Amino acid sequence: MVTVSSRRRPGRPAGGKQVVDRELVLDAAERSIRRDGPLVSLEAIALEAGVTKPVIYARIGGRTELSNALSARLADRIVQSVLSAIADQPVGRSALVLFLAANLETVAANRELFLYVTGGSSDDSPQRSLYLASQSAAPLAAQLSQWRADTGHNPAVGEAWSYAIIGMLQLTSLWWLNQVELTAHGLAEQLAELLWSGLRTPPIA
Amino acid sequence: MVTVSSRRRPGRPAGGKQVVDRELVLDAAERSIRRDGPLVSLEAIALEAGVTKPVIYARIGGRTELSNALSARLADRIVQSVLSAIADQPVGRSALVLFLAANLETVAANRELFLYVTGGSSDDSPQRSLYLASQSAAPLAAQLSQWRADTGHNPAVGEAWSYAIIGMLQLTSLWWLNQVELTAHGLAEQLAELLWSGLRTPPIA
DNA sequence: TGGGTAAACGTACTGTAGGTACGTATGCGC
DNA sequence: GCGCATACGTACCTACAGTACGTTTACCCA
Repeated sequence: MVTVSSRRRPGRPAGGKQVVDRELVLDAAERSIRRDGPLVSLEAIALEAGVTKPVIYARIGGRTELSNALSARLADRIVQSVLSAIADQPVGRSALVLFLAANLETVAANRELFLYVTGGSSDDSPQRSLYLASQSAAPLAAQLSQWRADTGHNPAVGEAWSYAIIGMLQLTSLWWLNQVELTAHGLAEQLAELLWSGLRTPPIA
Repeated sequence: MVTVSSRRRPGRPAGGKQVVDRELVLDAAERSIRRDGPLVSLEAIALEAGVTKPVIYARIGGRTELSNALSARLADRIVQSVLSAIADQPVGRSALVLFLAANLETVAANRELFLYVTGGSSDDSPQRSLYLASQSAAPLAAQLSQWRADTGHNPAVGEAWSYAIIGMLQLTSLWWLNQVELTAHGLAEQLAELLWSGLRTPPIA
């Protein structure tokens, strides 16, 4: 926790503009989390942003809101990464592998942020977990329902399945980040095997 | 937060026995969580147990340890419930449905505890989530690997798959508990469909 | 039977972090 | 150049995790 010596001088800044806007605060929060882990205090984040705590409250609005905002950021990165990975890919097993691998790689690239978001210290962590998940789950659910309908199956399972897949990714990511020696692609292959073919693989013999 | 008027008198109790042992503390913690939600303070739990905070530390050892102990309790209940549900069942889709339904029902029966454990306020929530998951995942992984080997497939996917399934259950439970109108069995059927047959269901036409 | 020791526990404290009331310095319009 | 709104820091309150220490009692041995 490095001490920043010079804060800005008080008073209204020139140009009618805030010195540190919402995005900069979130950037500072990410840097702090990367450096100090998921337990960073709001004060440390404020310090990193070069402002004081009340500014955090003015821009973001409390620890819960900060967590939500960071969740949204991470979810957005994941969705973007996934979308660009499966763009122009036909629906099928290889697209599924790309989807899973992109997910895992983005999580790995945002390791500390992911750990903060999935259960970092907050008030209503379950609600936030669900909130984060729903951001990724919603588009996925639409895709799944669409595909089910196209192939003549019941599309109603789409929502449950999307949460199922996100949950699967969330916990396997946590497990993977913490100990496992395995490439993102390797893990994606294993998960794709389960998701694509299911447990009902017949005996080979 | 009800105020308990009479604490026990100080001094060494008769019989060489502690007045409130570890299990009673955990019982009190569960009651407090059920009543006040996942944000209960240790002091409230101590009050509920009829003792004071240092006793909690003597029996359990801090908030992290408390969370671990409660995680272990919940995991144990789930495992027991699952085991008795699939006892004497042949491996197959219907056993899978029973497995999933037993899981969901136990979670619903321990709603507040589940919410506390999956992301309640603790220091290292990710590690604990993983710890909780591993308790359910370990036996499941053994089963999966065994089955894979028996059917002539690669058993190495067992561990990843077990975390995948637990993660799937964890997030779908959270989603289900929070809003969805669906019976445990109905959701179990939907999840079993995904897990058993996979996404690769061929077009019906 | 009585005194010493150890066990068990409550009291009272510290430190830290989230959240907030209030003061203060500055830019902008009239 | 004077008031007013704006932007922000200072200083505080509160709650809770965690802990040092004192006090009361049982047990044991002389």
